[in-house]
Amino acid sequence: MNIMNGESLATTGLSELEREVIELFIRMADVLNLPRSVGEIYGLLFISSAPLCLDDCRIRLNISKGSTSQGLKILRSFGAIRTVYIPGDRKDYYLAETSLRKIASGFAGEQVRPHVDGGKERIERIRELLEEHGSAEREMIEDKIDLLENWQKRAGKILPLILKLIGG
Amino acid sequence: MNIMNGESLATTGLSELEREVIELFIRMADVLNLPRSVGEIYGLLFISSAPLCLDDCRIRLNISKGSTSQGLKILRSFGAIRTVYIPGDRKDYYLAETSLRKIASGFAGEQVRPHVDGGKERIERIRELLEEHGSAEREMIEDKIDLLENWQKRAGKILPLILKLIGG
DNA sequence: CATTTTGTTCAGTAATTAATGAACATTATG
DNA sequence: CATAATGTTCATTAATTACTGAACAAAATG
Repeated sequence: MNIMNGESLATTGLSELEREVIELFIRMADVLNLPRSVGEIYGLLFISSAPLCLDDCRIRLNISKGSTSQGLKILRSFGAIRTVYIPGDRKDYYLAETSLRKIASGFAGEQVRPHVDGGKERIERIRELLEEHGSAEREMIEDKIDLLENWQKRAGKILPLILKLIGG
Repeated sequence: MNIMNGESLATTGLSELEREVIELFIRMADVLNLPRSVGEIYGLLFISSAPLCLDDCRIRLNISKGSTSQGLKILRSFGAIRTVYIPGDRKDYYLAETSLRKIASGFAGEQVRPHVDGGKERIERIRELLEEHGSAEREMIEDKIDLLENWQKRAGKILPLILKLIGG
């Protein structure tokens, strides 16, 4: 186990290096609109040499069972972590996925694509509303909706390209 | 002005079409981690045929002066709106910028780049911490930090490419 | 089949984030 | 220069979001 180094109880068990790495991922989580705890868990798994189970994460990060369970679920949902089976142990163990391509495409599919698709539906709805509109402003509005649709389509096409750029 | 159509007072002044467009931008704001009111204001300006002033936005969206002022400030900060001077009027009027290239590059520069740069600094700090580390785990950790740095650098290079893809 | 281990769910609470509006600047107007 | 118009700031409040922990599966163990 870890050698204690005279730090406060709250951070016991995490080296300064670990804390720094975890904080990096907390910031990333923030940018990606994910809960802080998700960043913490991923960070811990990322820097860990061995796979960790739910209780390892919970104890070392000092967060609740519920948050840990939820966080692992989210990370699994877009493939940022992998489950490792350890023979003779009932617990699930986790390892951070380190292929940026895999993580990014999982994230795109689970957390981004739904929004893009939702936007598409909404634009269709807006087009319908446009039917019931006086012709004075109508043409001008139609141009704006065209523009919106254009953005929408570009977003849909660029997303896969970004993944290509990331992935190799 | 707008023809009233027997709706609740709270939404008076916004046609269903306007409300739908605004809601689209509220969702976008959410994805981009911007306050809802920022999405509302941009949406209103986007669909408006004429430039609007602070009070126009405030009244039509039924939000406070403070939020409106703040929202316009944020939108100006990354070039999502432009100021229009109307002769003989002391008020500032605003128009939505409709060049996706301009908005995206403004957003990247103001809201994304700082995070990427912050990450770079943190990785440097982590490298320093690595110096004071036992050699048992050290090599393994070093590999991970290399990986992190690699991600970091890729992010920095991909960002401009994305803007190229968007911009044309 | 009772008990233990492991993990999930979710109602309640805490923490965070955004919105409000009054006080304050700043500039124009008469 | 007093008053009005316009916009900003920021302490307070409201709304949202994340976290907690106890209750609840589900499955393994003895």
